[in-house]
Amino acid sequence: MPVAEPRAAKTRRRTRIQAEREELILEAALEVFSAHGFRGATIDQIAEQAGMSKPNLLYYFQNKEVMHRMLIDRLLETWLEPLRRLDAEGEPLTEIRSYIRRKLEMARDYPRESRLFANEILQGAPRIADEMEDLKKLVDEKARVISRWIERGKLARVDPYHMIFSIWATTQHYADFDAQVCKVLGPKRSGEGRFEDAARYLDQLFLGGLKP
Amino acid sequence: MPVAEPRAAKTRRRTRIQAEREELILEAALEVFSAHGFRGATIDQIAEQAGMSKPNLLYYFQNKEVMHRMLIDRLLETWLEPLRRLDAEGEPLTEIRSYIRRKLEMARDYPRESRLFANEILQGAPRIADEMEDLKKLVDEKARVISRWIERGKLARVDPYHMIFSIWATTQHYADFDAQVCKVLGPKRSGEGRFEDAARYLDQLFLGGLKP
DNA sequence: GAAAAAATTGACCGGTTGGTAAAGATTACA
DNA sequence: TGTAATCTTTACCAACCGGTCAATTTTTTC
Repeated sequence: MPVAEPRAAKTRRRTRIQAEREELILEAALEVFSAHGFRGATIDQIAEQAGMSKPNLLYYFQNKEVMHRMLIDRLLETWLEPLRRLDAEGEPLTEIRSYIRRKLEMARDYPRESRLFANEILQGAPRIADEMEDLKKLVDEKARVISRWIERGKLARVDPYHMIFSIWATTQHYADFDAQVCKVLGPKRSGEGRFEDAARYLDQLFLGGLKP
Repeated sequence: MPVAEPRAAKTRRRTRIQAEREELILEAALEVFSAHGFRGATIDQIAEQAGMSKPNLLYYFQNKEVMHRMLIDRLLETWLEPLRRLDAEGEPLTEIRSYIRRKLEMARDYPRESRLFANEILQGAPRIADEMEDLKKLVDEKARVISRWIERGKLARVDPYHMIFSIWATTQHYADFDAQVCKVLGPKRSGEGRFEDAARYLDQLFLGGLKP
């Protein structure tokens, strides 16, 4: 009888080792995928990063795509959280300011996740059509919130969609283009302080540009 | 006697066919590299896109890296032109506005070039250390120009480096994250009009955020 | 129009890559 | 403690990929 894939088993519950190893593998996969893209990453690399053999890794994940898909799904969950928290009842400029802060913190704390996502979008988002659907719904909803703020004169008359794009672009830039940012800032300024400088600048830019 | 590589020939001048074919290949290579990244692109794919056999392609370019390098070098030349044109003697807000416009036009007209570059930076810019050096010099120079504008009270007191990053991020976003932008805007708004909407929004954001 | 040079092709090669088969080692549980 | 389930490894394979070779066809040149 062939060895049963653990995740194919129906009701059999996950063992301790399964949970540990899967976590270990996903961590390694994130490291490799975010650095080389889906196509550029090899299973061997991921296995080595995880400290196990390739067949052993494939015992936990049927193939490369399953790993990648699982990472993207996880990522989007936490990635969109800051936008979900944008509160229609809050003070508009404060809400936007908090949103920018949170996004920038995520770029600082989870750059690999940001790059994983960027890699995927850059190549036309071929593997994540479904997830993009949810993303669109969320953005549509929050765009309406922003429109209402504008109607009430709490915000400059800007296009809510492009406003959201500009927040994504400016904050994720510090994760996705980190190599360029550090190179241009030079060794002296490319310590962790760059995120505080960025936060200060983005505050100025957006508060100045968006106030009614 | 082995067939001589045309570009290895010292004084022999390029034939008509050489010029045509090399152009054809670089165009195909841009298409494929920008869509799949360096590692994800295969010579076979590029050859097919260019409508020739793989050995034929390799008759013009020694290997994959040479093609890639040539594309990157060309790209950076035109890519940095808008920043070079930022004129210290001009009216600061007008200069910055023109810079944003030009960058946005480039994102619209040369999205593949933008994605090629983004792919490279995203993976840590391993193949373009030299080019990054030139980039840094140019940015340093222009950052000084911006600082002088600020000293003269022509611009809000912002960090010039982060200001440049934010312009790069917001404009290139429309090329690099095009798949996401179009998905979120939906079919109705994702025609070419999105660039005009973006230009309008970015004008508001930056003029509002940067005026003294 | 013939010889030389340039361009093109099919066949091929060694290394890599995603993934499998099957047997052995370890762990959980009765 | 025995044994069944789980986990791990070695050996392997077929497809792919970057690149070469040698022979053929096309173009240029005299």
